[in-house]
Amino acid sequence: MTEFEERIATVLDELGPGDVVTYGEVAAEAGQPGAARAVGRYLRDHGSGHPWWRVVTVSGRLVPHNEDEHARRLRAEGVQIVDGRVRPG
DNA sequence: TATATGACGTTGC
DNA sequence: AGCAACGCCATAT
Repeated sequence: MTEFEERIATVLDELGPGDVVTYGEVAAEAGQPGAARAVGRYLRDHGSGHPWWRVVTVSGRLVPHNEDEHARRLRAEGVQIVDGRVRPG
């Protein structure tokens, strides 16, 4: 567990219901702007146990692996989903 | 050390 | 708005 990973977990924990952030945002908050891929890698490996569904791509695109499940979790928190993408607001 | 891959982001068209 | 190419960080072989 590196500091970067701990930061990611902390940032995810800082998120609340209805709040959505992008991988880049999480990476930047974690102290590594541009390490969006590292964030995705982390969620893919340690995503379990953290609100990974509140993380989307910069285009509002949901994860291509669980986009259905992802969309439901967001809608369950009041986030509007359109065509598998977070509604631009 | 180098090559290949991935829950990404930005730039150019 | 959508597609393609390159760049970034970290891991696996």
